[in-house]
Amino acid sequence: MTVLPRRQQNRLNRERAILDAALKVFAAQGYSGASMDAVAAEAGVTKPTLYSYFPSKESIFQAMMLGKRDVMLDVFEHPSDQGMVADLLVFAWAYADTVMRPEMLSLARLIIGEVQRFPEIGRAYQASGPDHLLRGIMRYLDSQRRAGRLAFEDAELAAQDLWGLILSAPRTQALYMPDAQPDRASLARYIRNGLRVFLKAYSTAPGPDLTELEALQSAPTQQVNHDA
Amino acid sequence: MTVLPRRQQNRLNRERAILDAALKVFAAQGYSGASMDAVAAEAGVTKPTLYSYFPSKESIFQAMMLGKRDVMLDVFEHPSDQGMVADLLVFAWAYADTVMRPEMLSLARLIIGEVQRFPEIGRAYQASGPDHLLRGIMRYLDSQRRAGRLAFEDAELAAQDLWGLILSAPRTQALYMPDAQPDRASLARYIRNGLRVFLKAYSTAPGPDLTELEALQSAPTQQVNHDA
DNA sequence: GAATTTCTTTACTTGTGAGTAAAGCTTCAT
DNA sequence: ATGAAGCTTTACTCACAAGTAAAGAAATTC
Repeated sequence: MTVLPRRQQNRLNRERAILDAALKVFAAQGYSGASMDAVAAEAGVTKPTLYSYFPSKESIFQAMMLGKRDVMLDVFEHPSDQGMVADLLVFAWAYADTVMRPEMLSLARLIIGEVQRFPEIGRAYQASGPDHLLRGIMRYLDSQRRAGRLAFEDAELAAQDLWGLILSAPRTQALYMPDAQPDRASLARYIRNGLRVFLKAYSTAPGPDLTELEALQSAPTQQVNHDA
Repeated sequence: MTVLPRRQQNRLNRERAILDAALKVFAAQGYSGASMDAVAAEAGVTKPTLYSYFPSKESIFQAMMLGKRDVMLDVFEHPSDQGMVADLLVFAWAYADTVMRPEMLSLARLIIGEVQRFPEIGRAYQASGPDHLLRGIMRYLDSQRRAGRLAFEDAELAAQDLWGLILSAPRTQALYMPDAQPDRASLARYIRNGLRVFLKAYSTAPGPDLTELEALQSAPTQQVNHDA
C-alpha cells in the first residue's frame, strides 16, 4: 500500500462520492431531470466543487456510466462442478440476483431512457454487461456440448434462448413496473420453468436431466451477497 | 357521419396534431428534456395554444401516452387457419413488425425511462400492450392444447416462453443500441430458432412440426403495413 | 354586415438550472 | 510558525423553460 498524500486521498474519495451521488440522482431523475445542485447536495459538496472535478454535467454522466461497467458479476466463470443442472440453477440465481436488484434496474432504465442522446453509453453497457455475460454462458454451454450433454449448432442462439427463457419475462415486467418487483417465489417459478424448457429442447438426455432438476428444486437457495 | 361545426373540427384536428407532436418530441428528448416550445413548434402552433388545449406539460404527456395505448396490433385475434406452425410464423412476424418499428422502440424507451416518475403510464402500457398481447397468445396456445397439438400446464408461462424465445434477444439489443437495429435476416433467424425450440419443448408431435417449420421457412414473408 | 364570442398570438413574468469569479479556508513545505 | 499552493464556498451571471395577460384575428349569430 503506497501512502498517498492526504490531499490526493481526499480527492479520490470525493470523486467516488460524487460519482455515487450522480448515479443515485441521475437514476432517480433522469439526465435532464437531474440538477447539478441535487448531485452536489447528495455528494455532500457544493456545485463549484463538482466543476473542479468534472468539466460539465455531461462528463459526470459519462464518467459515472462507464465506471459502472464492471458491476456485472462474472457469474458463469466458476462452475460449481456439481453437474450441469446444478450449475445452471446456481448461474440462474446468481444472474437473477444481479440484474433484478432495484439499483441495477434503475441503471438499466436510465441507460435505455437516455440511449438516444448518449449512444456510446448504450454500446458500452451492452458490451460490458449483457454481451460479456452472454459470452460466459456460451463458453459454459459449449463445454457441456463438448462433454456430450447438450446438442446445438449455434452457441450464441442457445445462450440467448436460455436467457430469454429464464429472465426476459420478469425483467421486462420489472422494467415497466418499478412498484411490482417479482418476489423470489415467482422468480423461482420462472427459473424452474425456463430451465425445464431449455433442457427439453437442448439436452441430449432430457428425461434424466429433468428428473435431476425436479430433485434440486426443493433445495434451499441462498441469496447472493452484493455488499462487497 | 355527423357534420361537426368547423370550430370543433379544427379543434379536434389540432388536438391530434399536438399529441402527435408531443410523441415525437418527448420520444426524442425525454420528458424533462422536451420543451413546450419544441412541442408547439412541431405541432405548428404557439405555446399559449398548447395551454388552451391542455393545462400543463404533464397532462399533455399523460394524454399522449394513454392515447397510444391501442397501437398494439391484435395479432393473435385472427389465426390464418393454415395449421399451427404457419399460424405461429405469421403471428411471430406480425408481432416483430409491430414492436421492432423504430417509433415503437422510441416509445418503449420513453416509457421505461420515465416510469419511475409516472408509474401509472408504465402500468397502463403494460396492461394494454404486453399483457393484452400475452392474453392473445395464451388463448391461441390454449386452443391448440385443446386440439391436442400442444402440451403444457400453465398457458401463461408457455406464452411468455414463446415471447422470450422469439423476440427478447433482438428487442433487448435494439433498446440498448438504437443505431444497430437488427435487419430482417437476423430477425428471421431469431424467429426460426425460437419457434424450433418452442415446438421441441411444447409440441405433442415435435418431429412433424419441425419438418413443417423447415418447409415454411423459405416462404416469402411480407412486411405488415402500418400506415392505416 | 355588424356584434359577439371564441380562439390564437405577441410579449411578457417568474423560477430554475448550468456554469463561474472572487473571496476564504485548509494543507503542506520551509 | 509562516508563506504559498490548491481546494471549497458564497454569491453571482446568463440562458432557457413553464406558464400567463392582454391584444388581435377568425368564425358564428342576429
